[in-house]
Amino acid sequence: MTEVKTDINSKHLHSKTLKGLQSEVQSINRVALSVDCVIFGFDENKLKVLLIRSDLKKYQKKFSLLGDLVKPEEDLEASAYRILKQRTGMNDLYLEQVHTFGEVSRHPAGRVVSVAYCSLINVQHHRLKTLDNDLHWHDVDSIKELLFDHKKIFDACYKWLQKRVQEHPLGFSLLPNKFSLRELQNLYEAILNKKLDRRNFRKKFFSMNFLVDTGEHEQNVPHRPGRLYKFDYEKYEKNKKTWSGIDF
Amino acid sequence: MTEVKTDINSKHLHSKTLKGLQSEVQSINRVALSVDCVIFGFDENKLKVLLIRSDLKKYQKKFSLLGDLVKPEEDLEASAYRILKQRTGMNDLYLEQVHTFGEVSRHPAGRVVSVAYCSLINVQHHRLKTLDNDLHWHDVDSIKELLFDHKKIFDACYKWLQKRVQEHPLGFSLLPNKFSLRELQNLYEAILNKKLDRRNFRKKFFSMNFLVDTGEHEQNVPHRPGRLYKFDYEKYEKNKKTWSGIDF
DNA sequence: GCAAAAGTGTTGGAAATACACCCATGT
DNA sequence: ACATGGGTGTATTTCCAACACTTTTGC
Repeated sequence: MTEVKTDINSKHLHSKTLKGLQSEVQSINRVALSVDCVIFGFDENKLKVLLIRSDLKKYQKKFSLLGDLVKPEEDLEASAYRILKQRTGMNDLYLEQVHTFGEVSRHPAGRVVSVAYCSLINVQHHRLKTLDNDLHWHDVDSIKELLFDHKKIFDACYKWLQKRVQEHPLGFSLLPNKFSLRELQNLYEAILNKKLDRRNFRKKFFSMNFLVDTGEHEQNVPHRPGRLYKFDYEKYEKNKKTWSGIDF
Repeated sequence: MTEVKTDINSKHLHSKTLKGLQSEVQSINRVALSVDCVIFGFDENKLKVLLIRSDLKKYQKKFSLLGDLVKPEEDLEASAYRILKQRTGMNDLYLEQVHTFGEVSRHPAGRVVSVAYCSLINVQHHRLKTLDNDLHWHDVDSIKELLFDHKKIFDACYKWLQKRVQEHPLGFSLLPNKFSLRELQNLYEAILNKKLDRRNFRKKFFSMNFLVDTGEHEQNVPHRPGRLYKFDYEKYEKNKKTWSGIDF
């Protein structure tokens, strides 16, 4: 049995007068808050991540994630969408919050707490002016070192993606609207970084019943063209199972 | 193909001079950052959450999560541990970050972005002076309304717990060191809010091979006493499977 | 001896895995 | 014709779900 020692002098955030709270909120008790986006793409059968070369002289050799400070009057998520829009010109990206990184010393310019968002982008719909603004796609397995703690943030998002893609159909956001099953399998193999059995993979996805056969086929492939499918989100929502099981 | 429009005037967080960045980080571009903890306990076969009655006059009828502002020189996670320590007197709690809530209007005192942490506590090891400081355990299914957006935060953490407890052995943090399988099952039933088959439940946990029979039995129960087990984290680490499967 | 929960096995169905052959197309 | 990947089926195994009776203890 542990003795409970409540620090009498410490007042609780929600246990003060509103006025007192306001002054605290407006006081020095504040930090800079940023959003960093890990933007994944899929191209040439490789999983890619979008990085920018830092302009900071001191760090000029390093690449960094796309981020910016959250504006005082801006919802957190809006901030993430703004960054995506600025960098990709697209509004309708898949975006999800992953984790917040708040070590005191993570940023050399002072206390900056960063909320990491993961985004998935269809590189076909989006041709970056990569040369214009020092944006580049990098193979995920080539990422060795990034600015500040961005490698840690990237790692967290990559792990998150690997897990999430197995329990929720995110992957389609990385593919063209119409895709062959081979492309879909290549995508999963690239994300999970392992080979999958083709027949079992097909069985699995067909049994989930949200792939719609467009009737079209691949073009200009040096082999038998595969059928092209679309992902039907409505069908997914209807059929999705409420998973439950203990699985350590 | 979407046209990429990069806002030329918007500079990237990591694409400025260090000096410029520093002034921005120290400027008005800052927000108050808080941590709110959702502390779960398990008692009398019910899943409980620890809440405090708000002292704010205006909100006096409402309960709230335990939270506080993050101090400028304090790591984010340290902040969460500090709150737990203050409220429970305990250091060795299970604690994990869940989500960050950053809507502009979520807090009436101004812009406060809150990072939600979920914590699991063994109520046997910790007898709160509940009357002293307006702390109370509440049945999770009795939570209707909380201060500000705390209900939303609570819901997110509860869902997180339901999911997480099925893929990682967190549950043991809520139980005494020695527990019967009945207690363990009651815990899972309380968290998942559904009945489980006793024989399959036992089979499942025994097959995972991290329960150690202490040789002891329950005391003072009005029926045949059950065996008491301990959770062996080492064994878990050794035997845990690297789960992989596509499961939508 | 009765109430209450502990403890234990088997079976059928579903899902995952492993595996090999023919087909359609471009060159 | 051949190289390349598309497309398909089956047998095996593993995992999950459903289900009922005997045992031990306190009262």
